[in-house]
Amino acid sequence: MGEKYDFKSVEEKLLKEWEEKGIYRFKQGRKPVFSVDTPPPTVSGSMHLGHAYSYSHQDFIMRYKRMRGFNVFAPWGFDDNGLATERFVEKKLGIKANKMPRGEFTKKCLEVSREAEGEMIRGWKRIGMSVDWSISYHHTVSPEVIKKSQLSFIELYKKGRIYRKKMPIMWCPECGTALAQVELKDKEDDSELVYIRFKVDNGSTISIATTRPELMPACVAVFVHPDDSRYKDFVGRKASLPIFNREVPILADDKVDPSFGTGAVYHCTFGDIDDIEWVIKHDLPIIELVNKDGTFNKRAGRYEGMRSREARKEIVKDLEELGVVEKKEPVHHVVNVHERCGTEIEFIMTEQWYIKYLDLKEKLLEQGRKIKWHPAHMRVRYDNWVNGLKWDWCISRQRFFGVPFPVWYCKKCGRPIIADEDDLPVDPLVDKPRVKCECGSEEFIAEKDVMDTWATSSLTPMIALKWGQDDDFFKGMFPMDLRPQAHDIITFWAFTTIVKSYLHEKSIPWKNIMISGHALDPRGRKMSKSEGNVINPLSVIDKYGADALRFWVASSKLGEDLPFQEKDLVTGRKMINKLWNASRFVMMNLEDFSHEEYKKFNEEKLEPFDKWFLSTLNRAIKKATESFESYEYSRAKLEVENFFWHIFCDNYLEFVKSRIYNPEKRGVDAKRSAQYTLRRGLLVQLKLLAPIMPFITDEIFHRYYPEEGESIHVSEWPKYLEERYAEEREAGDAALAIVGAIRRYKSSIGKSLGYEIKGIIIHTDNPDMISSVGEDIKDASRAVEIDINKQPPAGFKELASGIEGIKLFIYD
RNA sequence: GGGCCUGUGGUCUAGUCGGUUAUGACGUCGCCUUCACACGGCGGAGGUCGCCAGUUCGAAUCUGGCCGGGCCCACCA
Repeated sequence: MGEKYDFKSVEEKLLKEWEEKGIYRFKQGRKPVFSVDTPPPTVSGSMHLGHAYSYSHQDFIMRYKRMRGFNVFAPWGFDDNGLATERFVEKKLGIKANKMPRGEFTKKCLEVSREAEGEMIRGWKRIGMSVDWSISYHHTVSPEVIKKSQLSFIELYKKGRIYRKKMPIMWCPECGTALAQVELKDKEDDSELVYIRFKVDNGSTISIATTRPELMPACVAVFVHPDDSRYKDFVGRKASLPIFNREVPILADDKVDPSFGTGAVYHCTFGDIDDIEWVIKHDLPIIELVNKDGTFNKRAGRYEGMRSREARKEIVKDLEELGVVEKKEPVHHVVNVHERCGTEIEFIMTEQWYIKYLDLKEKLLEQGRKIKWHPAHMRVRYDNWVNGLKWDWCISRQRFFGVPFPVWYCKKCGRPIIADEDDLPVDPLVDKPRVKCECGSEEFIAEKDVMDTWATSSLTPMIALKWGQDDDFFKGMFPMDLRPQAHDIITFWAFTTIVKSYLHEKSIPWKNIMISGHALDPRGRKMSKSEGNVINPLSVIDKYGADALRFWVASSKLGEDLPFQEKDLVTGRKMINKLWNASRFVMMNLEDFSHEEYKKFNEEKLEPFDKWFLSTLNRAIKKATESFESYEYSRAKLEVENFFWHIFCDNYLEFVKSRIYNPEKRGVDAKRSAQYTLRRGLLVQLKLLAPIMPFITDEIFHRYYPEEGESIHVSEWPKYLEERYAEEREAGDAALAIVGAIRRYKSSIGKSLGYEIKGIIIHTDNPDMISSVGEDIKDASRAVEIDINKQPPAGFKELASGIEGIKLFIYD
């Protein structure tokens, strides 16, 4: 019987209440502050389970820190910048960015993303993010953020860290934009390895193997390995290209793998990343072949206007007709594609803006070491990435929606004109420079590229702390305390943020970084829309409650992935139920024990068994605290869960029932001792669980502990006390073991736990210790009599006590 | 190919700076309708702690090798 816990109405009620009371409000000027660089989610419709997963991890820590007395600063933002949003908007409205004026498209993007953001925020609120929504910076494409991003550009430009250069760059012909190293994805593909014979000027021939015969118009050399005896006499000679009848040098380079194909490779600008290296190393000419739309230019001769795939088919046909194709082998290989659209990338020559950082690898590694990584091994990924950097950071994108460069070019001399810092934000397509060019010209061409998403996202700690806007605020808070994020974007977001902080402030952006894993589907696979295995967190919450979802989320070790299993949500729901019922039980029995009596209670008067309980609880406090301090929320959760269920409910509550129900047996003091312990013990457990399950714990707190404050979430975290009650600990452990043995006995003879035992006799070397909990053992095992070190009369059976030095006899 | 992580009863998982019968949950089986909770309690069955070798008095835990899974990075033209 009794009132049921209705998670739906309680959770909704509390969400309102927290907001109205401003429980999570950041209080300007109050110290100490714990600042969090909250990830701005990409605007893409709705919160997914992966979001619920990693943001809950962040919230566990924020709630813990708040209870530790910190003023938590965690402004929220949205990343509505870049291609992801463009695609989302194009799909949603059925429009194409390149088929309409930029201004109009931008307007649509802003409309759609604002709307989507509202919908998304509801998701984060519903899982119980303890965020002060009034201090969010909202979106990366907003005047304030554009201003800071442009300011960053100008400052780095002035520092000589930014340059514009024409270089071969990875290019997506589909999206029509330059790409950075991080935007690539591997795609497995079936293709053909074509062996083509070239004439050599020594009268012989040389064969090369290639998967990209269509790039022959851009061929500038043939390479062999310097030690390859087959080609000793070829190096330094010239090979003649079929069809194009052009001669190219045969050169040696030890990057050639003699065992692949024929051991000879033809080199084109630009087949892949390594080709660019060879161009520079061997001082070869650059032949531009591919246009920005992916078609071939006039260098391709009769293949002009075709794209790679088509040209490949045609050229192979033509080569076969000429009889220079020796053979074709099917190959299965991996190609680089653009991660957003899956299109194979090309390399083309374009002018782009770059941030120079290749010279800073050592410094960046050093910065990485100054940050505490949780878990520590995640730093290795950062190190590997920094060590593997090959290019400076290309920050320009030929897209439509994003942060514009604050740049114009002089129409006459081509010199770039950088906007004045006081005029920011600027849109060069709309605004004009206020000064003439040095050459005297007053005509300008606007830079119409926009910045790479990460050029802005990398500024989140600086944006959140009002960099370039409120110096005192910024200086007092930078670096931030924590960056929470998932492991997949260590090389994107964590890396670029560290870069920007270093370049601007010569500082780390945050002291700690906490890396979450991913939520996986029930079979341990990645969740993705295309697989159809996506789980909607809001429907999970609907069914089980936010607390249950968070309870599941808290069961993964930091940094590790977790398969979603519905049964785990059932476990969470059971936990909620158990908490509710145990709390009701506790409170039912505290009706004659007022808050005043509780306050006055002298702990010296505690029963030994209650001392045992509080001491065991004290250890749980210690473990939970240490776990949260090291961001290991799952250890904390496990510890408290096990303690609550098995120590508190299964044992402690059962042990004290008799004292409470039948005070005439052991006296009112023993009852008061139990009541004090129940009241205190439950409150401590609720607090330890509050960061994980904020709703149920606060609801119980409101109902039963109104004297303790406005909300459990702004109450004080339980203190760990010095170890004491060593003797009681031993006694309590023994009591549990003995009662366990008797329960086992009752179970083995098919009796209920309420079955009466006539007598218990315990043999021990330490009778004082056992007798201190003798009455508790008697109560919990429903025994009529208990004796210590008495010779067991006939009819007594010996049970295994499970404890060394203790013999147990019973009679029933 | 390089790096990191990981491999524990049917499933998920704790434990991994070595030490008595390897943790808990779900499932399963038996018992218990005990006055907080049957979304409960007690108990049982179920594990060669991926495989092999080594170090050690003793290894799930340390070392080496192998096999499997995941992620990140690089990549054969």
